[in-house]
Amino acid sequence: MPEGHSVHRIARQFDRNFVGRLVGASSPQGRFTEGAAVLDGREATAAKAVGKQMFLGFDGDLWLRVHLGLYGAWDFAGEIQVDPTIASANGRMGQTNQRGTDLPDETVMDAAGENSLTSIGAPRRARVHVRMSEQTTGLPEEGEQWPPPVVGQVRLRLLTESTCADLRGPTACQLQTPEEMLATIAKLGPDPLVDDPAAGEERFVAVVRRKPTSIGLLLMDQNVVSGIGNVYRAELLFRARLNPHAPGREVPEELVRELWRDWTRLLAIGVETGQMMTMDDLSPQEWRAAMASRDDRHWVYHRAGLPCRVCGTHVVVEEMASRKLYWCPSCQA
DNA sequence: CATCGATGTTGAG
DNA sequence: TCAACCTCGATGG
Repeated sequence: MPEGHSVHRIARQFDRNFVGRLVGASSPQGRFTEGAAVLDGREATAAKAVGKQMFLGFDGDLWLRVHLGLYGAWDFAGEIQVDPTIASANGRMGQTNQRGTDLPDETVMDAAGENSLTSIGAPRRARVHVRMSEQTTGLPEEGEQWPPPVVGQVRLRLLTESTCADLRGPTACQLQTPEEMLATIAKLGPDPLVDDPAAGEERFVAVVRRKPTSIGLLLMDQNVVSGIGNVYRAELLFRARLNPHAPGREVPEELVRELWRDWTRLLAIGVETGQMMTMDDLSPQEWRAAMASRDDRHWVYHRAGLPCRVCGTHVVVEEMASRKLYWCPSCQA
């Protein structure tokens, strides 16, 4: 589920559980054997997220660049300590989901196997998995294997004494020099969690306001703004009541600024909760009701043919640059 | 059990 | 503009 919020959460997990430790690296799948050999035995020194890209630093001025693409994923196992802000968010959100519904992208449980992260204090022994289908594996308890057995195609396994991270199906998994890493970042549009928000807003506004390209395409362009994907795009446009086909340079400046500020808002919520909460103005009761139905968690995303939650008009779906674009032709006229 | 589709990007043509 | 990349849950027979 990799839009920007997921990548920032993953970087936090690495920061907390790998940075400052010696890391063993391997490529069980065999498609990153050379790179893993270079990393093997080094100390992790930093974890950064910019948009949908994550950079993991190692001693010797070496960076691992990972882009999860459409279906990549990190699976964490072992004694994973959870970022307090994430833990508190999960505790507040609860774990009431069933199979097939959205979960926060990390499922967190304590050593007793219970969801008890309502406390915001000292980090506790916990386990983390990106996929809920693997909730049955867990801490290296007596009789359990360590390191965990490799399941399926694992491009890269990073292992400390007590933590394990498996990378599957990434679009990019590459070693970089510091210069290469900076060059990669330099090509990306602003990320509200990386760049100074005001400066990021100015960069975003300046670019959008001179492009003839549709705002629907600009929001998805990682060189214009970092981290927005197909879900956030549709939802941001709806929240702004903006026609996706409007050329960037014809969108009123104040509306462009509002788009950036709203992205800043949604990204922060997404990082905090692990969910793409785009109807954050709903009351708790409304939110629970919305969450109960798979197609009611967003304003328009994945709601083709269903009535708009605001005006009742049928939400339409169309192809834009070979991605599905959902919008309300009435609210976003 | 086979097929499809997905919160994405790259590069060939 | 579109296939390829490469993974897996959802869907249908």
